[in-house]
Amino acid sequence: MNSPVYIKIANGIRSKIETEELMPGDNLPSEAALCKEYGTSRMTVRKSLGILTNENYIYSIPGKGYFVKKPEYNKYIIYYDEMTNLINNVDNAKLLEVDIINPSKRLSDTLQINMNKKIVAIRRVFYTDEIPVAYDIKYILYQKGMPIVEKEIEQATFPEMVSRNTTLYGMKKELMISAKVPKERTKKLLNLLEEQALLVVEQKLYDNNDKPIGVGITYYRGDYIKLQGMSQ
Amino acid sequence: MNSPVYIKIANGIRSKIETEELMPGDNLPSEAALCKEYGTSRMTVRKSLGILTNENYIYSIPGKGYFVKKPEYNKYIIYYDEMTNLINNVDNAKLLEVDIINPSKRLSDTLQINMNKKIVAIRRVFYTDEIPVAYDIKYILYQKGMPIVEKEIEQATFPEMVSRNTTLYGMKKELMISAKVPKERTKKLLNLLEEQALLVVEQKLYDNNDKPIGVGITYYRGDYIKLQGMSQ
DNA sequence: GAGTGGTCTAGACCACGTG
DNA sequence: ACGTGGTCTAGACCACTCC
Repeated sequence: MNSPVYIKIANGIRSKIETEELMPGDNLPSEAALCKEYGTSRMTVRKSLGILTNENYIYSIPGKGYFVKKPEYNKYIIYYDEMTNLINNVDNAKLLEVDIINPSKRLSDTLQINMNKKIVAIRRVFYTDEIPVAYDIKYILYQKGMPIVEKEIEQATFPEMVSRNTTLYGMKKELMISAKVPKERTKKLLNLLEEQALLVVEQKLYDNNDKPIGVGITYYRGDYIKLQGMSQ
Repeated sequence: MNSPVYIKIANGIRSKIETEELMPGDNLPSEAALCKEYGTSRMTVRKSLGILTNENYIYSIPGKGYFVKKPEYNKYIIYYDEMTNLINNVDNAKLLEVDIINPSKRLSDTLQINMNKKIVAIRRVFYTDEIPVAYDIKYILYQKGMPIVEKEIEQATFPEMVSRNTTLYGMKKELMISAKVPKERTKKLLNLLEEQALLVVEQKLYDNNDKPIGVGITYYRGDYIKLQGMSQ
């Protein structure tokens, strides 16, 4: 092991937490004590503690010390975009229509706008091996400079659609995942003959001032799409 | 603004990236240059750059410099446990049975074990306002000291079930989310009369050596449960 | 060899929490 | 008053990249 000192210190403390030698709520030795214990300087010890803080193992209270956190065992990361999925990637998209509409009451509430503002509605169908696997609708606040060029919209993900007007850095987003039985209209669009369940993914985008930019709903054939999440 | 210097530097660089004054792939000024620009020491500048690195705005290549990253606009955080959900929390759970079984071929493959190893199978039904809303199965590698006490299992989440034998810190987990039409057996268990879609959540747990500990599947009534993710 | 980031030291002053 | 963590300085040596 010729890893840096701060890695060794972090590993040492981490394994004490994992083996429950240190329990949640326990007070860690102070920075000064750790400096003595490991025979190193304060900045090095602080680097180690910073790592464990980022990894959610510990937290600090100024004036009091460092404490062991309870593990966060419910947290998952999920990488989602409309086209990329676990079982079958979408390999083609067809634009049904692009409309400029007046929002319904429900939509104007969701987007926190007046009902006389204009909304761009984009409807698409996604295909895998020429089989229609998803029906997709986006409602985006109309802004000048919006790309309403078909070619640009057809194959774009939701964040990409708004990237002309909003930076994608630090953009706030929400996902809602549910399951539904398709309505007749959706059944026809997706050529569904038998009974089928839909995986429904709703997306909501906000700009850096927390103002809603748009909402989208994608209805996936349940037998074609899985979403995947993982820890870390 | 009396925030620390390193916060000011981080904000300065961050907003240059957000306004596209600095574009993905661009080289940032060197640490030494930033020290001069902000009239501060190297450790302070490095603290700022460390923050932006953690926030995924930039990355560094030793010997070359810091560079602006492309934004990660597909990443979401989802907090999931079987009982806590967006629309209706599960307020009760009923244990159907706890079995010690021999795994099927498929299950032994998933858990990477011999078929003669023993598996604990736990079947539960979850309720909201006394309505059955989910059917839940867990398959856990049998280990000595496993809690097979009903009271302990009935209301526990999956990670909690295995916490006797494995630390919850840094435990690796996977989620798979899909939608299915219920089989007759599930329909009966959940008292489903009409056509209904199920939201299916599969969980897989690994110990700190990446060895599978167990798998679980939860079948939720689609009209009762939504999962929520956010960009954090 | 000059410039870059990565690691590390030995100090300093401050705000905060506990006696 | 003392111990705690939070911020900051002015150096140092190293490994790496590029010329």
